[in-house]
Amino acid sequence: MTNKSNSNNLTKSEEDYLKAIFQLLIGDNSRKVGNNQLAEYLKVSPASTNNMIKKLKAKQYVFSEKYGKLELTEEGKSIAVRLIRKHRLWETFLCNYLNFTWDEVHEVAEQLEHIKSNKLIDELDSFMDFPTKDPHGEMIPNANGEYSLLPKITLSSLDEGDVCQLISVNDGSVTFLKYVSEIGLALSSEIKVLEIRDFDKSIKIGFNTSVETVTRKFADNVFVKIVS
Amino acid sequence: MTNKSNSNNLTKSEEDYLKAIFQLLIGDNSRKVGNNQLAEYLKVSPASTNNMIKKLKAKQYVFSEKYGKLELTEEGKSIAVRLIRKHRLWETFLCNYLNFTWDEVHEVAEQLEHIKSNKLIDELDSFMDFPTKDPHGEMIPNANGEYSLLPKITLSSLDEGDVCQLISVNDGSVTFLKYVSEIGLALSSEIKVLEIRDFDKSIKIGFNTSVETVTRKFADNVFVKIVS
DNA sequence: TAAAAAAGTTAGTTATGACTAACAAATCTA
DNA sequence: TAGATTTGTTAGTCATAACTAACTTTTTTA
Repeated sequence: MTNKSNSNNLTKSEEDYLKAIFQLLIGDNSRKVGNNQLAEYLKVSPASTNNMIKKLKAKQYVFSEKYGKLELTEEGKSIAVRLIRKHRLWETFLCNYLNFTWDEVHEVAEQLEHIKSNKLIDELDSFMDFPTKDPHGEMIPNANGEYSLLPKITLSSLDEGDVCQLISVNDGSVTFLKYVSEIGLALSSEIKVLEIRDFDKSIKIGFNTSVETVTRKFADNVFVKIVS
Repeated sequence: MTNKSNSNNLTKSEEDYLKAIFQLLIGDNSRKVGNNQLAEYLKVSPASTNNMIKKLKAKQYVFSEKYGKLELTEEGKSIAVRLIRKHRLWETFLCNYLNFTWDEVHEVAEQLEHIKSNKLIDELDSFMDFPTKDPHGEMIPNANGEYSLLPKITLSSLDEGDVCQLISVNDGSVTFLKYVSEIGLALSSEIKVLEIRDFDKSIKIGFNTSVETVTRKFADNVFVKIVS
């Protein structure tokens, strides 16, 4: 392995940008990931992202043509994956050992993922016996940065009558996560699509002993595996 | 309790300065704690500390007269104590659960102490069953910021023939901590002062089955309780 | 007690990473 | 395809927190 000794001399901001670009790239492989999209995702101005992109290009973590789509170099990807690994391991620790609920972990993990210590994260991984999924059902990359991406099927893409199992949820919004818990959905829940209403695309679903109607927006943030 | 809702809108730097002032104040109650001393402790220029002191005065965490000694307000002290609590709880976690040695924990804890989440630190405290001493033997303030300071007696202040027990060590230097472990000293070790050499003030000590000669500087960083 | 040394302060500079305003290029759409 | 809209870029500003250099006040000591 010609693995560069992970310099890791990045600022918190540089790390945040690399992770954001990575998330946007895996989230939407088809469309171009551009400067304004990144700015909106990070809730900063396009001028700020443009500036940072320049810096990350100079450091060879990012490349793109002028006015073109953003891409990560191997080193850039590697840094992003390590951040995601740290984020998800911390989330797992908070949920499984420190009584956090799945809607509480994100904000704290955003801070913890920037702690610089390889030993810390690898020992934490070992302490928890090498978990492979975080509390939201997302995969956790291993110490070598390897990970497997299941294709993401949203609940909203199913047809009436389909039966599926809840695999993971988008962890971006606290109120969404609270809502998911409140109605009684959890990882592995078996969900049947009872009806899709043409009028507003809302979806009536059945699970356990409950029946709920959820919006299209809700269903876009729930990822499932089709059972039948 | 008219406890101000702990705003906690401090930057990492502001927190570092408050903690440093607190450490200098409890470390040396007698002498004045001044601007240059703080600068040296934090390894920044006196101009930098002077600047930051101004900001902390404006925020009412610090007070001092021009050219006078630095002091902390109650709120300033409270912030410093909470930082020390976080630092020491993390150190304890790293040592007791993640296989860190006592010379490895400081650097990582310096980062972890700035994570902002009351729930995180209180749950961590509870998870470890409310430890009262960190791996170096230092007290850990409780969730209300209460703590007890034992008078710090250094090994170097003892006389020939005295017997003492190792209570805590200064955690500032990695090489010092490694050295302490290497010669076989640990918390609670019973140490007998066998001889103090006039020439260079070096001290011959006996503990367990070992006899070692240590320098005055070494003995200044070892804190003990006198047994006889 | 007067000169030297130490300690503290001020002014001005730098880098990071935000911002707004103005402008340029690319893409959509009528 | 031309104009409108969206997207991307540039220039210039601000706050934070570091710095050096120069200067002032206080303390030490000869």
